[in-house]
Amino acid sequence: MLHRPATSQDLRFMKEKLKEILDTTLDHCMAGGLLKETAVPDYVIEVPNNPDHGHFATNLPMILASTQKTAPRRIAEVLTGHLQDPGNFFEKVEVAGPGFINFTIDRGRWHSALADMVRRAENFGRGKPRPEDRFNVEFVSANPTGPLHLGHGRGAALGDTLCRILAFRGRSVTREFYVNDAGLQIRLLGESILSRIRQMTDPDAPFPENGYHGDYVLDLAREIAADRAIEAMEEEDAIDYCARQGKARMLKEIQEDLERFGVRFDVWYSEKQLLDSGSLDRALERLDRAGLLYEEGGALWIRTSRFGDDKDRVIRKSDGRFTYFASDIAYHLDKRERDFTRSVDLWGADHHGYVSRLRGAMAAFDIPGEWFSVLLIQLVKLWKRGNEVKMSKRAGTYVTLRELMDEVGVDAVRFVFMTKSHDSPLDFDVDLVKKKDSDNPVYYVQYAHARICSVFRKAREEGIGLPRDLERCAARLVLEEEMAMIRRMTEFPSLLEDICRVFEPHRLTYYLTGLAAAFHRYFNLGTKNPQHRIVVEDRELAGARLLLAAGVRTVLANGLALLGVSAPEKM
RNA sequence: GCGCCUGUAGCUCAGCUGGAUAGAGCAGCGGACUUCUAAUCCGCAGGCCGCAGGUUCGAAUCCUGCCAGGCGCGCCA
Repeated sequence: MLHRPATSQDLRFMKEKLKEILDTTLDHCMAGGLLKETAVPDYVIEVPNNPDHGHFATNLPMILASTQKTAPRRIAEVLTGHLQDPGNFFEKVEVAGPGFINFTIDRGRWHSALADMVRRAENFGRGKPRPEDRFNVEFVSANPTGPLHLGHGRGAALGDTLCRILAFRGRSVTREFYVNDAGLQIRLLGESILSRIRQMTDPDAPFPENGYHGDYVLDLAREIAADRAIEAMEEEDAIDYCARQGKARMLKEIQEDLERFGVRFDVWYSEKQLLDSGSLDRALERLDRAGLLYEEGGALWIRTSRFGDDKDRVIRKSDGRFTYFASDIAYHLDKRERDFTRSVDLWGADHHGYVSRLRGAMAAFDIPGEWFSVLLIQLVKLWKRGNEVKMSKRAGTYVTLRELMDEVGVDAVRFVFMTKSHDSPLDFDVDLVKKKDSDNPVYYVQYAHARICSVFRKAREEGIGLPRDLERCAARLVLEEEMAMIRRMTEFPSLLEDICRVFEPHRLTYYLTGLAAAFHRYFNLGTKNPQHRIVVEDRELAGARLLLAAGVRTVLANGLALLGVSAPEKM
């Protein structure tokens, strides 16, 4: 019977195994008087950049040097001379450089790692369920007063991919969109629409100051006027009606766009409902009881400066209206009460001034700082025909997400948004991304996937497929290029786990590009030397290489799925 | 003035908890398709990692100070 390991044979497994051996060896050496009895410090096991340095390297001897009062290389020699490795985990162990130990793992371990990931298929990389980790991720949250633009697209791509990865790694995830449907902006939208309706019959009808100028307002005006005789209504009723209609229609459009973009929210959280539910009142009551509110100049203030904010903030203006900050406090308190263990907000970088005040408010409720994270997304700069296009609703140089999806396609847009760290400004060159040629980075990864599918079609024609005993079959893989690819693939699960920790989903894009590059290189070996082709005459070897290709295809497909990008079988 | 972010190849950017010769794409130059998809690959060229100190066996990475750019500092939303 084939032993089926309970844990995935991935990079983490290898590192843990290595750490176990090192710790045991260290104990052994100390007990035997070969090394002084000292505390075991934190040391690093890493994958070296240079392949000459083996599969793993540790700095343990250098870390030990000061307490042992011995030269690192000497310590390294003691450790390597007494390695506790009954299972023959290693193929080669070397002392190198200033005192590193480089480990080369037995090839068979990597072979079974490959077999393991192919068996896991679409579940390779998936984490154990951890329902105790409940994430609320709030993103996009665009005002329903206009269509989604490029910047929203970046937030949507980033937030959704982060959620996909968190969920894949076992966390419970709630995707949330906060709908600002209570403020003055909605009323202003209503006034803008009403004005446009009036202008249909009276071109001189006034347009509100700071109103919404976009063409979409005209469209809304036409639609709304077609349904109902707005002109016959009282002024206030008309504004109110236009506002409600406009908001509902815009929200519907936003939802459709996001759906098409591959983003589906679990909760559409209405600010209006939040206020109607009395959440704000309850929050204020709690703050008041804690002595954190005071009145000054007719306004109500909160003492956020006690909690690291620069100054206290107004929560209710002297005209009696609450500030946005007030509902933000109530909203985040509500998230906390809904019992999420982590809250992650994605905001545009232009809102970063609000982080410290909201953090201050959260602290006032004794909410630990780690509970609440804000990812600031830097702005998207738009380039067209070599010139920067300043985005402005007024000037009409406003590229919507919908236009972009029409022109470029969802795959390319999502991929490009994921090519930069969220805190790096993104230059989005429409002409470049529109190009359906090799300049477009998304095709590089997709092409690798399609190419592998093509190889499998070819193999099937030759009557070759994956053999039953994957482990034995894998043993035929010996080329350095093949082994390097397997090692790289085992990094996939821990990469995803790192992304969950630091919220940097762009790393996945780079990883996939690197893996695709390794495969393209490998594939091209076969154009020079037929011996190195995947579908070779030696059917056993062909089977082994198909297994490798299957592994690559699995990782690419799983990775692309997490990016919300399709993995085509033909291109 | 204060705060946050950024400064790495001509351009756009990666660089994981500090590690052993700093990477990719694009642009430039030169090569590889009668055989598994050339939307690919190979080679060449290109870098005081903004500057100066500090911590460390070891710094693009951590700390401090400066310089440059972006953004934010309302009883706006």
